[in-house]
Amino acid sequence: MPLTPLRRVNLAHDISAQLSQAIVAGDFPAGAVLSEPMLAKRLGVSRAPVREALIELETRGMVEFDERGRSRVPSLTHDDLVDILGIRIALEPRAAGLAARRADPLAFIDLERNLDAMRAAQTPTELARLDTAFHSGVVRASGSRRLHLCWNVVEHQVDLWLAQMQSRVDALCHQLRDTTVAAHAAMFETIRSGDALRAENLARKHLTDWLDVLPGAPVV
Amino acid sequence: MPLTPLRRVNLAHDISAQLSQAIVAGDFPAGAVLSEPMLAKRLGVSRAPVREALIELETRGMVEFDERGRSRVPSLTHDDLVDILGIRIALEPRAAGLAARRADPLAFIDLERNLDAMRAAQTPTELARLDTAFHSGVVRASGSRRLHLCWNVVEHQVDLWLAQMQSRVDALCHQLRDTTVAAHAAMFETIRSGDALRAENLARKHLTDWLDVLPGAPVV
DNA sequence: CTGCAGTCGACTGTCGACAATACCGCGGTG
DNA sequence: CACCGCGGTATTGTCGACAGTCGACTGCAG
Repeated sequence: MPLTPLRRVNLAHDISAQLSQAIVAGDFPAGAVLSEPMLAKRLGVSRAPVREALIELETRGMVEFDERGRSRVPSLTHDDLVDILGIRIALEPRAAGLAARRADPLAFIDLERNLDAMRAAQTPTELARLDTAFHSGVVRASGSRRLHLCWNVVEHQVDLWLAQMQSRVDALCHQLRDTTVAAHAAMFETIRSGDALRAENLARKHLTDWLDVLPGAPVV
Repeated sequence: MPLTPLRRVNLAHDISAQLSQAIVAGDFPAGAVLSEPMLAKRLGVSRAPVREALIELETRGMVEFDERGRSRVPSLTHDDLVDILGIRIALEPRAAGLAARRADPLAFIDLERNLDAMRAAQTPTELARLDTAFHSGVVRASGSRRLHLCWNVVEHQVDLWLAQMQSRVDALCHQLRDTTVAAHAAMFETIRSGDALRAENLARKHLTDWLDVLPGAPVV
């Protein structure tokens, strides 16, 4: 056991994670104002760490500051979703390719475990969570710290979108469950085999497929 | 005059910008510890806004927090540079393509002005700044808020790298000045013409060219 | 009833203070 | 001479408080 010795506590970090979860859980719907005193009171802390958490979430695009400094949950439109997918299509193939080249066995464990969990998952929420987690795992497996910084932005946006479009996403997830699992499994195998080019293409295809499935307008 | 009245002040924002400039200017070399009391004292403010600025810079990868919470200027290696370029190659073609599709005249003004400034620029520092600014302008012209969030990460990393490799970059910039201006001009014209595919390819090529020029190891 | 001034409350931005903690150097001891 | 314990110092994380500002509500005049 590596005895990972005890990160000094940082409330802001915990708050950021918790707030992010709360938003995704629908606790704060799109457009909701996140006032610092309110959050501080609910969380039983002072305003300082709350402020810091909000700033962090803002750089991830999960809250927005208006001109007066109040933070709100942004409301996403269909265009926003297309925007997000466009960025994913730019970033994730790169991540998959890097992951294939790097071939870190430790990351493989995570990904494989995720696949198993996904095959066993029941609820759409669980499926959506695992889907994001898989893509997150691929980015982590790429070993690029900066790619991960960018991914943080995207991941939070995806979470936000999932939260705001829940009903539609639920239906889609259910419907696409097997397809998604198959696509992920293929990506995983390809990454493990070290075929970077194919991994890139699979990742790209997996994402562009979503464009077709999505309700609404033409994309890109 | 539209009478754009008056953003409520936010010291943290100013500090973030100023600190970022100071790091780029070499005021805080790689590995330097940025202690909050020291910064607060120098800036004549309290620690609170300094903390907030540091958090913002951390999410942009311009400072790192160690396990004890101290923030330092990260030191970049050749691998880091390759990593950054890889992300740029993923993101910027997308940005150029979007910019071509969107064709926002306002952004064109910025880009054209930048080109003129670059043709007139003298010092390598000026050239480097304008180069980053041009790419920044392309991302802004894409109109994608999230692409811009990701780009913020990259931009700060590029600035950091420029600061840390100054001597080599100076030589390169001088040497590549005409090539760069030509490449930018071509990109600009293509974006303005609305040819998205060609704009993407030009952006990709402009960046991959750097890979060949860079001193050191093979890339990708 | 409508419009306006004044007031109240809430919120943000900033500050100084305090506890906790880790580092550094010093002196004592085997 | 080497090693260990110890205090001083510096720094972080967190808190409560205050000023400035904005929006909403109320009450009054027309």
